[in-house]
Amino acid sequence: MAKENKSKYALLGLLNFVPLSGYDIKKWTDNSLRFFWSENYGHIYPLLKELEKAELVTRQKVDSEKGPSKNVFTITQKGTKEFLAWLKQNENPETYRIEILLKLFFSSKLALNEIIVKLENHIHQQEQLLSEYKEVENGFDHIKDKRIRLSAEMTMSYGFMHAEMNINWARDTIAKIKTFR
Amino acid sequence: MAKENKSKYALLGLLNFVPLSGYDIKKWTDNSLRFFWSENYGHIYPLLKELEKAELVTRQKVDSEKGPSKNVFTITQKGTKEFLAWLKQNENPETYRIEILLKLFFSSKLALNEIIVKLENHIHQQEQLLSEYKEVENGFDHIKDKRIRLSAEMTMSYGFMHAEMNINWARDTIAKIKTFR
DNA sequence: GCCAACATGTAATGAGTTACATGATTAG
DNA sequence: CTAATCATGTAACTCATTACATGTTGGC
Repeated sequence: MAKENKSKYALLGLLNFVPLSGYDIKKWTDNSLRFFWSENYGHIYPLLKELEKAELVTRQKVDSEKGPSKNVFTITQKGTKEFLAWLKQNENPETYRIEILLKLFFSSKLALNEIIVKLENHIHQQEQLLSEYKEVENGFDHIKDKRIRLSAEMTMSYGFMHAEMNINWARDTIAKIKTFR
Repeated sequence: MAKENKSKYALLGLLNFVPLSGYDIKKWTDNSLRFFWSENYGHIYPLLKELEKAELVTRQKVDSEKGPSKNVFTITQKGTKEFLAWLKQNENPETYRIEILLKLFFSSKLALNEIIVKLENHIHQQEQLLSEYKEVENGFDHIKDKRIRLSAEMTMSYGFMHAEMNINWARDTIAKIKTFR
């Protein structure tokens, strides 16, 4: 068997908040979930079709306030049940695949200053993320429901800590390289 | 086009240190690279075949000191060239898919103490990793070459900082939940 | 003799990305 | 009228995991 489809639960989880179209789902993952999750159309639309077939969601054609009409998907009882079962399950440990670390592991073939450039680049990317995250954070102010806000804050703080950790690590590493002889 | 095969560079990078069999490569990723990279046989063997066909590596049948004979792969000039080109390239930002965060984002459907259990579990997993990492670290003591040791240390420190950050985040989050009303 | 570790591989399946193709609607 | 955004989808492709299948060698 191949690995389990987690995208499925990402979609069901979002639909469990509110009915959405494929386009809306992409918006959510690009905004609120960007700290820790991503999806693309090429995965979303076929998956919605599957979920519909499995009777985990239903489709309604709805006129949009803005732009063309859309296919809005609503989670079914069966879908909710499957989503909640996943939610309660234990997580398996993640396997990591971090390209910059793979390169650094092999970096004895690079000049020290080439490595430093890579690390500076990494710092820049993470700072960029940090400022993007701050914008998403502002959006969270509008969340009225305290429990939902708590959920958003928990994941958001991970995003910040992760980016900060990356920056600290890169700075420490640059310092270590500069004292290398 | 689909995403680029980074496993290819992981294998070439290892073979650029020393000729290895598929089995050996798995050993390496399970040990020294486990901080940030993983591979499995179902990927390694077909990939080695491809690399051979593309003339990036060559195969030699070699008698093993222990156990049956093995297919040892050696990187070619062409392979080294391609590996170094990748090494010098800029990295694209990673996209993250962190299951526990996906669950926490949807966790308003869970009881607070269920979330705490999840976080405690996460802490436990990360502490487990930390102690496994320490064993790998001991193995690094044998590395004579100072530059190679530096490379190993840089990636190792990421592993430690990453696990520690996760633990800190989970602890902070538990504290936050406990004061929630 | 048997188990653990060594060693290699395929098959089945599904995950996930990118590029392409198409068209509707609205604001300027 | 035209550009931006809204909206949906397919095709082609590669990545990646798990399960399965097979056989060797050495130590106890």
